[in-house]
Amino acid sequence: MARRGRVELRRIEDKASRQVRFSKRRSGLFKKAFELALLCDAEVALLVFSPAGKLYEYSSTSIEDTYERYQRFAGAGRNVNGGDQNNNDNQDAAASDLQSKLREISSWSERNNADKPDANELEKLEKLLTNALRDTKTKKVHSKWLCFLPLLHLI
Amino acid sequence: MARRGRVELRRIEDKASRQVRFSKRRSGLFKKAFELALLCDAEVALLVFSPAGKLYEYSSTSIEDTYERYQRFAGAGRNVNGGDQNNNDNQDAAASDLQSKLREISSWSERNNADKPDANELEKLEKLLTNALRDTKTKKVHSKWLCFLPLLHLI
DNA sequence: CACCCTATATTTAGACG
DNA sequence: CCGTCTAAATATAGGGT
Repeated sequence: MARRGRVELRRIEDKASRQVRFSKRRSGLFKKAFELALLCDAEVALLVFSPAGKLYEYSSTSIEDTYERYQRFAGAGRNVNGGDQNNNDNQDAAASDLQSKLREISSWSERNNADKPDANELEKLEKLLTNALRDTKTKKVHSKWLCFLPLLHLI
Repeated sequence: MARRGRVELRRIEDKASRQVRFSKRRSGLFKKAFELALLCDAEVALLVFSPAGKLYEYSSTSIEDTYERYQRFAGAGRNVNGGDQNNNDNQDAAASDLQSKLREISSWSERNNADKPDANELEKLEKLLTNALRDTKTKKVHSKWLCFLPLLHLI
C-alpha cells in the first residue's frame, strides 16, 4: 500500500479513488480560496468542472465582475488598479440586527466544524439561521418598498 | 508571539504581514489548483487580484474557455452527465456542504452592508440562508440518530 | 520580494461502517 | 455519498538572511 498522505504528481488512474480525492481536494481548494480572499483582502474567482462535468464555483465578489476585470487587465496592460476598492466601510458601532446575526453565524462556523455535527450546536445554528432568514425576508420587503419611494410624489 | 502556524479567520490588519501571507498563500492556492486539475482530471480556472490590484491566474485549459463553459452552464441546462444525485438549482452549483454554505454567508456579510439592503443581494442572502438552514436541519436529524447508535446492540 | 528554518497547524490518502 | 479515524505529508506563521 502506498504510504498514507503521499501522492505522485500524475493523474490518478483508479476511478473511485480519483473521485474521492476530487471531492476532498475540491473542498480543500475552496476553503483556501475563501481564506485567501478573507485574510488577505484579495479578489478571488474560482471555477472547477469535475471530470463528470459538474460545476463548482467560488467568488469573493462575483465571477462575472472578476472575469471582466481580468479581461480589461489582460486586454490592455493599464492598471493603476484602484487598489482601494475597499475603503473599509467603517464599522458603524450600531450594528443592525441582521448584521450581528450574520456575524454570529460566521462566529459559529469558526467555533464549530459543521461536518462533525454536535446536536446542541446544530440546534443553535438552526436558530441563528432561522432568525437571520426571518430578518432577511423582512428587509427584502422593506427594500422593495424603498423602490417605490421615489415615486411617491406622483400620488 | 502568536503561536506559529495558527491564524484567526479574519482580515489581517498588519499590512506587511498581510502582504507576506498573501504571497505565501497565493502560491499554496495555485499549487492546490494545479494539483486538483492534474490529479483528478478536472478543469480549473483561478483568478486572483491582490489588494494592490495585481493579477494572478491559473487555468488548466484557458480562462476564456472555462468562463464560457461556466456561462453556458449557469445560463441554461446544466449537467450533461446523467449520473448526478444532486438537484442543484443551476444558480449556484458551488456549495455542496454545510461548511462551504456557511462560508458563503460569511463572505456575503463581508462584502455587503446589511444595513443598506440591496434587493438583489438580499435575494441571494435569502437563498444562502435557506440552503444552509435546510442542510442544518438534515444534519440535526442525522446527529440525533447517531445518539442511538451506541445502543443498537441492545436490540 | 526571494530563500531558508522550524514549530505547529492543516490537509489528505486510504480504509472502514 | 457521508462521516470517522490515523499516519504521514504539506502548508504556513514568524523570524532570519
